[in-house]
Amino acid sequence: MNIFATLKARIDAVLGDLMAEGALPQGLDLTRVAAEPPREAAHGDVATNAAMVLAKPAGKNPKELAALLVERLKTLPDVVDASIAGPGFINMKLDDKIWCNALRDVLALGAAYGDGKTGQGEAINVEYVSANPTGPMHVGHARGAVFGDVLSRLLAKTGFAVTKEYYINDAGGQVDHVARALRARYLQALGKLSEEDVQGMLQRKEIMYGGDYLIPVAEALKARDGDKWAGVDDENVWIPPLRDFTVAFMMKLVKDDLLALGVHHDVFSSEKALVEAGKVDDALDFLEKAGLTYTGVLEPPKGKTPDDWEPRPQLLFKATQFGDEVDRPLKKSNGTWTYFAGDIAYHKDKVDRGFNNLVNVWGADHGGYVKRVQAALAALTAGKGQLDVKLCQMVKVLNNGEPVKMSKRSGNFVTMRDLIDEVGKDVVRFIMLTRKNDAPLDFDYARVTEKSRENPVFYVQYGHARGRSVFRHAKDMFPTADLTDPGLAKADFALLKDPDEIGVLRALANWPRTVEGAALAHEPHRLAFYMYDLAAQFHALWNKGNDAAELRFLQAEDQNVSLARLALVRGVGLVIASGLAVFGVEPVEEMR
RNA sequence: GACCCCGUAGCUCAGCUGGAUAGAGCAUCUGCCUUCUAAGCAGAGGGUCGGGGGUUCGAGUCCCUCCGGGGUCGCCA
Repeated sequence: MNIFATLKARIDAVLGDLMAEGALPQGLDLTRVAAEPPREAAHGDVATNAAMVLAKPAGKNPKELAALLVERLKTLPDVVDASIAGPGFINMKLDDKIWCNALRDVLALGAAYGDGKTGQGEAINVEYVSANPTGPMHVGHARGAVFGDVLSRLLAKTGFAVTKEYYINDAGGQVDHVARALRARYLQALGKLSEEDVQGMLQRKEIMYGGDYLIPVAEALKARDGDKWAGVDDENVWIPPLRDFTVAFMMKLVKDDLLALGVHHDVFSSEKALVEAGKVDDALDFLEKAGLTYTGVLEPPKGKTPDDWEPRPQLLFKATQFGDEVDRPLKKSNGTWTYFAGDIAYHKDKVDRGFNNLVNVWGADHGGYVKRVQAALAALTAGKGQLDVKLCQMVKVLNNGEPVKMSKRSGNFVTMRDLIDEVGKDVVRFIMLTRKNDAPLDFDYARVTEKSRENPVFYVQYGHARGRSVFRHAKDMFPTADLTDPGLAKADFALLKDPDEIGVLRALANWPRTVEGAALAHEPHRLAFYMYDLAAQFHALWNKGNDAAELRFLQAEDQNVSLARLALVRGVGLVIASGLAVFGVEPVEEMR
């Protein structure tokens, strides 16, 4: 199905023959042999580096080896010519019908075109968002949410058994802080504090959260419990119930936001539940038995030494044995577990549930945390567990180049809701993937809704809509023709002769490779660039028809050519639609 | 001070895990545009891939080093 993969297999077979015949030494490692599209179309359809890669181990010079190979490659099915170029590349020209086969696949498989089996059903766990249940989600969360969600769909498309997971940090100090802020809003709801009082507490840092979003939570608490907590002064008494109340409320908020973005998780794991089930103790026992914990004193942090720093003995994990810079604390000075201890337990839990392949999507501000978690995972699985941490850089929200002001609801950030309300879910999802996760992203309301080539969402959607439009016209022009996908598959594709038509076919043939590469590299943004390029090629073909009427898709006098071209148009539409499906974006039928 | 990310055309960014003459869009310049779908099209100029070393048939890509920008740095999550 994937031309490059089948060709690679055939080249390997040829090399195998040569080894068997004694023309090449036995047991050569063929993993580095590649069959890929040449960068320059003029070089042919497929290039292989076999001669250069194998020259040294085979004890021959590249040109000599290439000369040996090229004669064999010429005889491969679908190869019409092969030649040696540059330092030893072998370029192959394929029968144009091979590209037509790609189109046939597209029409037969629809959205499933590009699905792969590389994952072989391996279980993989993708953890993303995992926002603290302390308030509404902001733009940064939106990026991580879309990234994780789309990476998951991509991995599933490539044959992995994906579990999408959210880790709820409902056990640490942050949720206590929210509980305190909620109490202030609650007292305000009861008329015992004024807005000024609350703002004053915020300024004096007595409470840490000041957004308006806590007001309805406080109202709800009042509606349920009346003034039950007004006279209770002991924090130990009122914090737990208020905390649980807020966390439940906030998780509802979070889930609503995620739903609005079209993001879905299979599993929500609770830190608090892990602690209460004793899993933190279990995990730490495990490390202790392995001799990987000890009580020690850390060096003071370099750079900006805190004023109140003093050396204290703490329970530490020997992270340095697994590539981290320093050993990491498991217990705070007051004897309670650190966040890291909980996270170790959480990752052990994932491993115990059968995942050896893990992906975590975090904000870039957590970069300093990567090594220690990878170290912990290595310790827990004796090196068998793989954890890839994808750090998403900042999103800057702009309107016409001007920074967008923060919403009052949140307090101090642009919320995910603001984004969705402003430009819609589909635009948010697509734009978040137009940069690799490593790179900062500018999200400009004006730019992303503009109808121009500069705006990738528009340009790709426009390509899809144009294709649909051609079909609306085709129905009128050829009322009796069978324009279904199976019907179009019967068209005579040999009538697609224009180099740009062949170019589009080639691009369609490249889709499965692109999907697989993006999935294995954990880089969904590659699909955005592919879709943009495919749309650009399609638009260019369309525009050629403006100048040369005989190149228009629909030729009233020639139904056979029209049907072949309609098949091509349909193929482009299907591949764009299947790319958008991975992105969770609805293809547009018609531009308005 | 350490660690992580980034540095590619005037600007914003790709570059398919080491391949051939480094690519798009915007901006600039030159033509075209009463159209099956319109929000444009075709072409041109523009590069020491931050600097310097190294690895090899071959480096924007890998290693070392320096420069510049961002992030993080015990008892936050």
